Amino acid sequence: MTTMRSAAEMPATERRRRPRGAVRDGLVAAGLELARAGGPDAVVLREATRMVGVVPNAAYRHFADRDELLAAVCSAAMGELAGRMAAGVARVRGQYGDPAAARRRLRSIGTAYLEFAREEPGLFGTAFAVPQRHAYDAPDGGTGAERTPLGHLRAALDELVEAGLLAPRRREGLEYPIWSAVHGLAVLAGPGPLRDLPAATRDRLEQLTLTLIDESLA
Amino acid sequence: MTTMRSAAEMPATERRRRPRGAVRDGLVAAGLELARAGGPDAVVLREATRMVGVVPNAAYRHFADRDELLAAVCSAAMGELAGRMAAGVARVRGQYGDPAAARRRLRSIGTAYLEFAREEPGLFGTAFAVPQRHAYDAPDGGTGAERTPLGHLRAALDELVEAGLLAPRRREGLEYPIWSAVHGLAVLAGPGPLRDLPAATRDRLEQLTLTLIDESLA
DNA sequence: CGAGTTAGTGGACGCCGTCCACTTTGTTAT
DNA sequence: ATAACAAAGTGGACGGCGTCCACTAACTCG
Repeated sequence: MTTMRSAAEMPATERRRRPRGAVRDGLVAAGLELARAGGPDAVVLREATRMVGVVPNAAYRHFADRDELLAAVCSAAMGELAGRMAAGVARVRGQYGDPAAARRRLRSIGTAYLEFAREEPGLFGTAFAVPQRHAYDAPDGGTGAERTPLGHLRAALDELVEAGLLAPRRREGLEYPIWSAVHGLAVLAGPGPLRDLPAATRDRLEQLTLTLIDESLA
Repeated sequence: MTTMRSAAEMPATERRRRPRGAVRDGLVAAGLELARAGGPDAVVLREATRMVGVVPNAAYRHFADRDELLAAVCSAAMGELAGRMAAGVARVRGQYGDPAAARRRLRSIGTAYLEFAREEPGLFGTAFAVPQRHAYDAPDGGTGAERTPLGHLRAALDELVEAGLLAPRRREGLEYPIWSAVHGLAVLAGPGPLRDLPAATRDRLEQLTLTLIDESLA
């Protein structure tokens, strides 16, 4: 890395103001990289400002405090997770409503979730580390079919009902236990007490969990 | 609270050494209270030493660093969880091997787990926040029937096999998906995105999850 | 062009974890 | 008993963190 001059010692010309929102976006991007590498605790305000090339206090023009920055980073991390899920489900062939395809779509959602937790543990942990105060609005209260983990899961379950594989009676509230099972495994096998299970064992566990979910539909 | 004099300004007679292991135990106890009130991040070394009435550096006679203290606190928190589970299962009447009692015991384990997460969110979060480096040995590798969450769960499942309610074929590895489902719900509804669900809704969710687990035995 | 808003700077404060050198206390061998 | 030694605790410092306050430079708009 080239010697990073602090913003303070730049000549006045370079010390000028950045374009609209550039600093804010840069801080979130920097925070996201810090989160990727070290989880939510690694999102340290001063380091983010250093990466953007600005003095620590500049951050306070865009965020009330460190937690507000962290909340923005968490939201971005959650977005990455949702994107992975969308990509995973889009990769499944088969028309909407086709029973076999519907089941594969549900499974691919779980797979994407677990994969993300495995491959991006820092981001995964950050996505769920939203600070108490600044819970970003509309966690899931919106209209529907949103770009959120729960939204994707709901869509998949609705398709299963449509396909006749899941009785409407059973459908109600089923997203939560399913989400719980997948999320719990991701957490226990990630930073949790099951953290250093052999890779093969963990893979079998993931398959077992997904299969159990599949069986719970009947 | 009485005015807490710092250890430094105590007269020489009171500044004497504490009995064997008293400081260490005190630090863990203090850390446990901090964790109870604010989760793992609230376990701050200097504050713990203040509560014990000792200078910050004294902690380094007993722990290599803050993480080692935290690890001890995490272990204690996990012990409290295990204790709750033991108490819960002990409260269930019915002889070992009796089918109805066996099912009630499994459910009581899940109930105790969720109850602990709800009533002691700080300790629950701390129990699973063991720092990477100092993973306390033998997470579950011991002989069996240990005073650990997984140990209790395994015992309950074994009893279900004994009672003929769970086919041995299905028994293998089943503890992990079950643990995942309960743990996931505890996390999502605790500090997670489902954090401010109405209490009644969350209760129904807990029951739904436990019932689904019960049904998955067949 | 001049007033007002906005973005960024400079410097300080208190708290944190941690390091090093030092003193006091308790133990153990002579 | 006493001298030597290890263990426990103290004192003071350092750098990093989040945050506050006052100030200045830059853009905007009438």
